[in-house]
Amino acid sequence: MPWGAPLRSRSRASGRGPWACMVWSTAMPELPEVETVRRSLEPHLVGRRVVAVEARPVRLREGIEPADWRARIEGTRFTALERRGKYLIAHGERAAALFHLGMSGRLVLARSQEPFAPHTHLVLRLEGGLEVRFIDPRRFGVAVVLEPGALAAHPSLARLGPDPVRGDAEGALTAAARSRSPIRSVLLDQRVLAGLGNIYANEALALAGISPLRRADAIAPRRLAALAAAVRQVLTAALDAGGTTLRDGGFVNAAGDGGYFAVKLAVYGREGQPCAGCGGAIVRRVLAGRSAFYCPRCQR
DNA sequence: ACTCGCCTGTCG
DNA sequence: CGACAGGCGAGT
Repeated sequence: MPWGAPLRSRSRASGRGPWACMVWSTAMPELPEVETVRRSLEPHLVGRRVVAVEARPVRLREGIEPADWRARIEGTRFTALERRGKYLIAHGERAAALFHLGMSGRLVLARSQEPFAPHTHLVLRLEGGLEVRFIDPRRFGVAVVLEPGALAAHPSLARLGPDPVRGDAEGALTAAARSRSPIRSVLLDQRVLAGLGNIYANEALALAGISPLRRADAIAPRRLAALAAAVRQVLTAALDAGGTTLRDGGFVNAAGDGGYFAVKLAVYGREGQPCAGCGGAIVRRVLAGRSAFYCPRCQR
């Protein structure tokens, strides 16, 4: 298959809409969204053998080598689906599949007769008629197959900090708070805590009443503890809601019966809107190339 | 500790 | 059309 050739559905794609029997997708996958995907896929993936692989040799952040996927994933049985930060690892008997959804990635469970969404780069057909599809329009994602022993040495995984929900968020933040960087940069550093993106970093700072611009080393230990608690709180709330939805349908299933609710965001994307605390306008400022949203009155 | 590059879809 | 969205690695 030539570079860039799209994967063709057995029946032609119908564009947008509820083309898959079960779809889990999100606009900006951070920890809660990735964990929701993990929980959704796990019962269908674990214990099942891959009977066929279709892979498109597309350039991702870490790309798809079709021959690799076929040689090492075809025929293997998945034994576990694990999340580390924003990464998903499908452990197999002989190989492991490592995924990162980047900005626009989705892992979708579909029946094999259903048409492919645009930008479908990888299809793992499972025993029982379902298949896992990796879709990533902007190709910031990762879909790579590794030897099980190579997981520990994978640079992106090896550097990940603790899980902010299950691990010691306060300890990690305290250790990282010697930095002179703005605190939001510390929160986004996956070596400090694994799983926060720009949305939840901003939301946690709003909840803790700390400005995203504040230097990390200028935050009192007590407020750092409050920030750690806020991080856990926003992530847990998002997990309970099934992840954040921004523009598109977010988490949708074909029946359209939802079951998921968009997380209410206090500051992210709300420039100019009134702060729930003081009524003042929420401000957007570009910090290290990314938007920071905050209330200048409530967040110091 | 910053900027850039990678990508495409959406919006003004 | 340009601006923007941003995770993350590389470069400076």
